Amino acid sequence: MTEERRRQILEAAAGVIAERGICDTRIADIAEKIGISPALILYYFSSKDRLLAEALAHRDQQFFERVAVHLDGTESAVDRLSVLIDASCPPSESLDRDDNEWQLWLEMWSRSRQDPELARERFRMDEALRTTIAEIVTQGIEENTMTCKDPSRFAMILSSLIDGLGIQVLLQDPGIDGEKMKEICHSIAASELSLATR
Amino acid sequence: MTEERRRQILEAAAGVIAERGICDTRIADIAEKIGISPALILYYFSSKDRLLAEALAHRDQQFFERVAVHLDGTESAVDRLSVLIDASCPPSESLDRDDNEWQLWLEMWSRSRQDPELARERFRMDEALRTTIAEIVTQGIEENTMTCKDPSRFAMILSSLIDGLGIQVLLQDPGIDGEKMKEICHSIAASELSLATR
DNA sequence: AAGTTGATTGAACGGCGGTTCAGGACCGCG
DNA sequence: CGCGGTCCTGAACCGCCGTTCAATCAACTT
Repeated sequence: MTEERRRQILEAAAGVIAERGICDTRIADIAEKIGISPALILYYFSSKDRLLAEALAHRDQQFFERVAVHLDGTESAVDRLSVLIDASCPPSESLDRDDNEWQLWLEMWSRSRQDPELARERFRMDEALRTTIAEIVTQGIEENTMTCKDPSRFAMILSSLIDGLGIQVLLQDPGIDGEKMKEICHSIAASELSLATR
Repeated sequence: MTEERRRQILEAAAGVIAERGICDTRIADIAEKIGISPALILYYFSSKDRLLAEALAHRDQQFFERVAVHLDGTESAVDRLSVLIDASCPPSESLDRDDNEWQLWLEMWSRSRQDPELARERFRMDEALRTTIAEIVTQGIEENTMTCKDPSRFAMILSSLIDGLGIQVLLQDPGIDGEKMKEICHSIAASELSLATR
């Protein structure tokens, strides 16, 4: 099935990007990873650039769906926020795995200045996450479990904190790891939203 | 003078990286920017990779020296922290200027995974900034103008917040700009360190 | 069996760009 | 003036890699 092969190529491309970075990603690498000829990749994607852009977007999409699944099974605003934070922090085991989205995000950030299409995709995803956070906080205010003057401002703070800490974790800063990152995010959320500390 | 020419090349290289990104940076571009032959660049630097790594480190160094200068003229811990925050946030006018360090940091983050030398340099600079923050907080505790259980933890939070917000500002997220970024950083610092709001 | 269509490949093309090299220009010095 | 050293260049080399293309294969019609 042709759609399945496209997906397979996108996965392989995302993997190679995560391992080598966009600059050093060659079509031949992607092809080799799934045991096909480089020419076949150009049969499914019009150019290398398009493929890479689609691969990044694809991983973004997967991340967002994963978060959505976790959120669907959770009711209270406090728990939903907690789940969202945990899902956003890179677990220590995944750092060198090629399905770790964080590697791709670094690439996306540095590429999106030259590639308007990537810039749009990045903004779309970022905004989606912030909107989700803001909605959770709004829900929490209604439930009287959170206080916040400006949910969208809090969303900006939390998502940026996640980005910044995630960089340190991914780049293996000895001062922080996935667990400590979660703990920091929870504690900032607690103090900014006046949550009761468990 | 040969040292001056090296500096000139490093500046030009940093500029081109900021404009085009590392992937699209060609030796010919750097050469053209200062009106010399591409071969001359290889006369001063052993290879393209080395040059780019040195260029990134060079800009990092400049940033840190700039911060140090600002700090030198400031006495109280509260003011020093304020100065450090302001110096770290990208001013709106500088976003597209090729002397804006933020562009280079995005590149540095994505490259340092493949280049151990870059990784070391990145860590060195990051740690230096965090140490500076922690020292300021320790000073503030002694001056009785700040309270903080764990200065190095606060340093991690603030520097990560700066990184995360800086990304949004640089990539021109409509929800935030340099001024708002400063305001957020100041307010988080104030609440985490129990500063009196001015 | 012959024909049609889609998937796949090996091989070749072509350009780009880092690197090399042989030499030229300029300068100070004996 | 000639010599050596430093700075600099144009041109050529060379390998890499995205892309193209003609040909093959497999599967499914008719």
